[in-house]
Amino acid sequence: MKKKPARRSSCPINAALESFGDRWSLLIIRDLMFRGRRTYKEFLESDEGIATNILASRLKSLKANGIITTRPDPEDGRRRIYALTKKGLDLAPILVSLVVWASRYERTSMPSALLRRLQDDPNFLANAAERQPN
Amino acid sequence: MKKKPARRSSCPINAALESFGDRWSLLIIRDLMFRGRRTYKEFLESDEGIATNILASRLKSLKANGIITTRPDPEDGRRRIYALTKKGLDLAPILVSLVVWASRYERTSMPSALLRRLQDDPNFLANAAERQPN
DNA sequence: CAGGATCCGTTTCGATACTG
DNA sequence: CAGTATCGAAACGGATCCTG
Repeated sequence: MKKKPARRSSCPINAALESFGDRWSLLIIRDLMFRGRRTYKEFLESDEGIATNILASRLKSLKANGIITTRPDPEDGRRRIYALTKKGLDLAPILVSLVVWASRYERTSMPSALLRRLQDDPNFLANAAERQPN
Repeated sequence: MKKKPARRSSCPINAALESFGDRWSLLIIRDLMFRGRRTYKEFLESDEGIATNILASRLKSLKANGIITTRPDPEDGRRRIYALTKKGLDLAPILVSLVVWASRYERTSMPSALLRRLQDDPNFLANAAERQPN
């Protein structure tokens, strides 16, 4: 009785859902990409209140999927620093699409000027996200 | 002991995740948007093999979130026809972003010529998706 | 103290049988 | 055909415990 592979579909959307198709992974990516958060503790402090075990499992999964990397903090050995890989940074257009859609249809607090920049200026994100290693 | 509403964050990504942030909703939207599927039965026939109860619950949720509509089939009273609303159709850029990302990093079967059209031709989708009511 | 593992009650998922 | 009921499996969420 194997795990039933069934999920193997060639649809690219499926491939993406396998990597971050749950409610927490995308929020972690957002924290890394837009909010400059980089450590376990900082992720825990996000408004949404992720549980410690869930956070650990998502970080592991994101790493296994090549979306983030991790390395020890040179200034504080017990701390680890998480960062987006190139593959992870390339998720930016998806995040932007999400934000643009949500801002059109849901009540959110994002100012429309910022939204326009996100849509119109392809370099805005690249500049906003400080350069990640790898 | 209330349910702890906690989830109320003003982050637009959260708003989007509330509407379709699970592994099935996006696939249903894909079926409606790109594959011309419109009935319960047709959704069930997708490769991924959604269970009937999950499909029903996701359709209900998508409707509650204003992403799809439903009406009886005029030609067959017991059948119902699902369609994307404007709000649902506006999710297209997100789907496209997902496809573009996945095709770059995951093995998928989507031909690159099609990908280029998806990226470069904003009207490609509008034409491909037959016009939905509402 | 930071990162993360373990335990455990609760919620959600998913496969199948069943109903209108 | 289009769902609902049932019930076991998996995931979640929170508290707590372990490790460096």
